[in-house]
Amino acid sequence: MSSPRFKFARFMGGFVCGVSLSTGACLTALRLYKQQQKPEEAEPESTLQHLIKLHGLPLAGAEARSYTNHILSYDQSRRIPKWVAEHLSKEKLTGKAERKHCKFKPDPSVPELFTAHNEDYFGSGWSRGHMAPAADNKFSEQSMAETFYLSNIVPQNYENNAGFWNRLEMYCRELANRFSDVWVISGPLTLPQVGEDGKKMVSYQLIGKDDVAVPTHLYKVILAQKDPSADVLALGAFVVPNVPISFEHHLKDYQVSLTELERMSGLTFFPKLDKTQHLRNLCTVDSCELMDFKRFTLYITGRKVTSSKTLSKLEKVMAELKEAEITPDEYLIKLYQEKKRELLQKEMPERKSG
DNA sequence: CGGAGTCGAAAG
DNA sequence: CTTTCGACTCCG
Repeated sequence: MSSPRFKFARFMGGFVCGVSLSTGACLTALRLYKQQQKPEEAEPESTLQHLIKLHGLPLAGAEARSYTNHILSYDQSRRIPKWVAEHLSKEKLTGKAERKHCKFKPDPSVPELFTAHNEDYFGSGWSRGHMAPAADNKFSEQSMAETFYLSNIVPQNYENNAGFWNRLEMYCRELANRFSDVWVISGPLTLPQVGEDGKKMVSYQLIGKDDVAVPTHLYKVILAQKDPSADVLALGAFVVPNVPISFEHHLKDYQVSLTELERMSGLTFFPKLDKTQHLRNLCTVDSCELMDFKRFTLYITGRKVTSSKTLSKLEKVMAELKEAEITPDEYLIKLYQEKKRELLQKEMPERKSG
């Protein structure tokens, strides 16, 4: 066997001439070099093996990273995830983990050179949008905190994030109550646009010092199983533009076939799943209806009532609801009355409750 | 003085 | 639920 030093010299000879064939000096060197070698040792495979063994092949860092309740593949070039997978169930959606104990921060498992930072998003005009949502992790402070790693975040239009996408995430949680198991894969897309000259071009903004890529679209793949023994699965794939989306639009407007999404994303989803059998369209098995304006506003108002810190704030929140000409439902009235009792007690402790 | 961290208000 | 932002604190 040859010494390590000799192996290195042989490797360099093959590599340098491989990339600069046009120089006469190199060709001469190659000729001299080949005369010294036995034929089988001059095989290209041999030098490639040395590239691998001595210096290694390029790494993309796209291998799956596992967290308590989500798995993702990270795009080190764009500083956003490629895909984020999670499992939803009724049990995981019940618990008392709160986002107020969580902070957006760089993922400690992502090399500093490739990570995004909060400063990239500040003042950028784009909000930090979760792929695996925080609210899917009510059962665990730990898993919720991990969804705030910037490896799970993409620059998202604020209204889209707080509106349509938020309602889509709520729909997934509703599914977890109608199905025993729901698997969701979410991620960003940078789709081509056709210019006035008819040419297809890919164009997307980069934000912050770290050049974080702003996706043109977001996708979500939902796979749902009625009960653990059921062999029929429901699947839906959706591609949503990263812009404000009004209540006029329905989720079905953004449904695509899984094949279309796979072609757009370059990903194969659920590769071990037999897509030819026992696979139903989610939007025929279930409604694929997001909350309408009234239901959504009632829900949001409920959250605001619960988090009100003063009586004046509480009344203001309820006045806004009336302004929108929405009458509180039974549940909201209950929340309101409970909160009002609590704040009366706090703000006027000298009075007796009644 | 300036960065870092916490808190609460505001808004869809 | 989803966020951003400003005010405030603490501290070297």
